[in-house]
Amino acid sequence: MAETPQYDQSLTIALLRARDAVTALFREHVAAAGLTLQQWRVIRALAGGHELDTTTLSDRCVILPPSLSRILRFLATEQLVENVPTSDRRQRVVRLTEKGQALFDRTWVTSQEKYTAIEAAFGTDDTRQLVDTLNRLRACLRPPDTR
Amino acid sequence: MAETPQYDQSLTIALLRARDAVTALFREHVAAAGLTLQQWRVIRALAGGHELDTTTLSDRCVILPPSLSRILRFLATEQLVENVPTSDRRQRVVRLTEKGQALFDRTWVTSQEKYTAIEAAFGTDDTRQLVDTLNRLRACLRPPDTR
DNA sequence: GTTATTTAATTCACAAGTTAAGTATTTTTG
DNA sequence: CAAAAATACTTAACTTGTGAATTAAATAAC
Repeated sequence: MAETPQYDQSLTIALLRARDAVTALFREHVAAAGLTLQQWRVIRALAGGHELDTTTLSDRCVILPPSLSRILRFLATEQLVENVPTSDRRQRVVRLTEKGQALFDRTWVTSQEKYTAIEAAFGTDDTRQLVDTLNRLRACLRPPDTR
Repeated sequence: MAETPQYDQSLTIALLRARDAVTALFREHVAAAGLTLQQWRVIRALAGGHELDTTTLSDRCVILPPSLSRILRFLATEQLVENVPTSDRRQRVVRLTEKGQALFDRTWVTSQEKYTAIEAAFGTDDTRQLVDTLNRLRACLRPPDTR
């Protein structure tokens, strides 16, 4: 009868908990703007006039295509995003509407303040280094599917 | 019209991506055992004869109570876990059945091999240090609700 | 040029995340 | 001891995560 050692030392659990802890700081504020965190990530990626196709958005926001489809449907009904005509009609390219950009502008300030607060609490250098470490970990695990 | 700088340097995104990269390595293997990653975390927490109440399980597995309720319902119908009688009848305490422990024993070996492979690729010390850093980050962000 | 193949996105079905509300049991209070 | 408050879960409703199947359009192959 095997047993699980060192459950709290597990990398997967540590990643889960850290992510929960960080997102918790933004959730309430973003909800006050009427958005979920995922919807906010999409708005954020499009801010500043960026016009992006679904594939790019999916990658940048770390949201799988099926979820993104639903999120874009919602954001479109709220008139926060709109489609951009494309030559390749398989593609869907979207951008923020004026209303969407205005919502971003209103929300971004506080969001940035909260991010700055994290850096202050954890240390600017430590934060940057942690991001680098996380990206390096990801690069390490990539080989099998990148080929 | 504000724009979002350094999107790929965002801590939240880095945490998301890293978690995705790590869990991807386990997902297929766990699915082969007929489980989702969340169901596996519950099995794992109970392995070795541990009898745990819902609150403790929720905390250890980083699964919110409503999700855990559904997961336990599924695991119970599969006869992988069973309830343990308690004095406080509000509490629900569960344990693995023999079938559940057998499934764990079968699955754990390969799971551990994959974890070892990560440590080998990323470095044992780096892995341990990353886990420590993540836990430290979490501790930093705790104050507001711990009081 | 018409038929395959590939590509881009969406839809479907089910599991899990999230918040709020509900239920049952225990503890506290008067 | 009875009413109120607190505790431990569960249910409900909605959004997102996930893998497989589907649709539509562009490219490749014949």
